[in-house]
Amino acid sequence: MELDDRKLKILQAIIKNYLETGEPVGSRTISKYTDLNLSSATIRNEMADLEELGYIIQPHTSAGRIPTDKGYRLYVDTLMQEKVDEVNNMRDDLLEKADRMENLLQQVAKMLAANTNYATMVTTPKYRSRKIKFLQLTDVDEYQVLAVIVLEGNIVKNRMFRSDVALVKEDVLKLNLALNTFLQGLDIEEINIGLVQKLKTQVGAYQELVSEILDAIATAIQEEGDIRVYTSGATNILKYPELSDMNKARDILSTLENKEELTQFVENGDIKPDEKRGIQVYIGDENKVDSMKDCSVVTATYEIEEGIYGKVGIIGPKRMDYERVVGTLQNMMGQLDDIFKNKKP
Amino acid sequence: MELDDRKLKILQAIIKNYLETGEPVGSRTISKYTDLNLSSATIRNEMADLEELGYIIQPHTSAGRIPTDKGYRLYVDTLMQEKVDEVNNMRDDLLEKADRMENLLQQVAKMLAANTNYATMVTTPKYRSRKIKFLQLTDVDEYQVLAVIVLEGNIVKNRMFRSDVALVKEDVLKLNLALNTFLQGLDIEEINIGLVQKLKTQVGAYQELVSEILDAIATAIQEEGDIRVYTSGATNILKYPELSDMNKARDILSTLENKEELTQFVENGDIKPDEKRGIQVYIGDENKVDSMKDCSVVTATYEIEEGIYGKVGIIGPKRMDYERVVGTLQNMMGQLDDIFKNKKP
DNA sequence: TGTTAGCACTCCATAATGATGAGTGCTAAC
DNA sequence: GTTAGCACTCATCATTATGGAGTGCTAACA
Repeated sequence: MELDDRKLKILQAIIKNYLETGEPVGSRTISKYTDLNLSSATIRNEMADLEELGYIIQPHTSAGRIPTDKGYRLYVDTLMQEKVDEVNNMRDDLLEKADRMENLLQQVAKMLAANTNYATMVTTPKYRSRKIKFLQLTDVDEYQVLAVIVLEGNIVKNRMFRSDVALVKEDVLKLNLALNTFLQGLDIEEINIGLVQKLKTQVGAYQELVSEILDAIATAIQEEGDIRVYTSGATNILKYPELSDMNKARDILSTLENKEELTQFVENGDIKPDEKRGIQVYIGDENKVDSMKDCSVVTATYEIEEGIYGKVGIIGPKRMDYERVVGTLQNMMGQLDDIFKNKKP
Repeated sequence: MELDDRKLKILQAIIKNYLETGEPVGSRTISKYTDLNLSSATIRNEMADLEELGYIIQPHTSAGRIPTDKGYRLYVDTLMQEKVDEVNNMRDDLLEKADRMENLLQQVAKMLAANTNYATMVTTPKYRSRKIKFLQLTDVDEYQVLAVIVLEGNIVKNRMFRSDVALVKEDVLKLNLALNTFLQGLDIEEINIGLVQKLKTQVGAYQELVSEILDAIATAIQEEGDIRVYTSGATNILKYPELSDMNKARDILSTLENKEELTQFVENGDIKPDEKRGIQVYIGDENKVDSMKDCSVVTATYEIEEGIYGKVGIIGPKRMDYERVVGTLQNMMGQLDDIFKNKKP
């Protein structure tokens, strides 16, 4: 049996209707609301075929049909027409509140959640290597010193340290110089014990302080390598009855709260930010995260600079409005491109 | 009618039982599980009295009784015996992960949620005034400059700026000096237009940059004045059937997600961190936040240094295990005291 | 006077029953 | 190939019965 044009049209109609209502859709509905001019009986025959082909399924005998994962897949791959997103200038709103990367991303999550009525996630970009650009020690008072660590890509970290011995201004300057000569341009792996020893011989009374600082640098770099995830609109999940079942809801919400599992969507090797801005759709069982098996997740990839990517994700029921979501995401990716190209924040 | 000793004992028994089961409790249960040696009939008479006094209520005729808000209130005020918290050394776990304030507080929220099975919130401390201790400009490359702003209390903020004109190293140093002489020790209100103009006359070509920096300082101080709220264990709410009703759950969870309303618990004037470490209990309608009218919230106050407070809160059903929660909170406040006194992080 | 046993009564929860209606598959006719 | 018609299935909803938990009241008892 083949998927002829008519079958496709019927399938499309079924899915579209189901996306709207969430109820199984029957033959009479299709017969009335399409321009095919076919009786419900004919539609029934076609629907039987579509069921045999695995695109739709009956939740029980004598109920209408609902799409299977395979049906949804066909739909997002070939059948749907993307909607152009009407919310087109989010950019200004975005910039207004977002003075820093962290806030920007949180804001992106929030706006997407508000616009789509689904749950959203945004990951921080994943860097490949983190080298030390420079660091700077400043004495804050007699016993405290502030270390500002600047990593390649202008990531800035700061730590406050307390010294057991009183600090001498000139010594801090010297220490600063020594640390910079030794560490500038180094990656974390390159800071080995030999180097540390060598450095320590040069710093006299401040050995303790130096180890603390080195530790801090290590964790700072480490920390920046970690991907953080911001979420928003988690409670939107409860708007969809098929997910509001106590157990499902709890699972999904706690995944969103704990975030660790969400990074799985980033780790997916197949980033291709070229075509369609790297938008990918994971339907039901296609999700690797267990709690999401009843959801669909749409992810998009944003690029901060050459080779440095982060992901944006929308999490909703399988019957989510794919067209709108994809449109909104494409739009948002455009806005982000603008922002990062102009490097305003 | 008076609340005699026997009535108190019965009330206590009713509440205790209800805290455990969440089911209305009947006269026979009390008759069996207390050492009062009274028949169910006698208990019934007493219960009728207690109902008349407003401490308990019947959800419907011929059901057992459940405590009213007034009943709970009496219970937490006089009847309960605090449990000593068995989880007594959280301190080490806490320090391990918490290299910075932000992480520490997040971690506190997490641990409390794990220990209590309720939702938790932790607010950042509220400072009264924020003065500039010093700031430091560093040229990162030809067009970019990093400003590190250190506020009183060693709050460190950093911003990156881009200049339109190429930067000269000596100019940056001069700028640094000028900014510091003008701004050191100033509060945000003290940075007025007159001062800004005066400053601008001194900086030659960098007027643009200076306004940007001043803006950044203003928002940085502002930002630090804002109270942020960390939450954890929001999904624990769904473990309690009386809160799992779709609408209630959505309301509570979105309050937890959006956080704004939660700061109301901080704004409460009556902070008295002395007795009992400032633990306060808000039962049902005593909560100002609408979505929490079916919950109880227990808050505690931690003190970072003289006069600088933050709050920790536990949010659960009205039948929460008050004894345990209060115990756990007291313990946690102790741990935090330790940490802040020793100023490790 | 306080306590208790006994009994009628109330009301929730649960299961069983039946009616309704949406939707199907199949067959026969167009 | 398409359609009308019909018997059939099954979820949903309202209705009804049944059991049990718990009460309030009364009368008897210590």
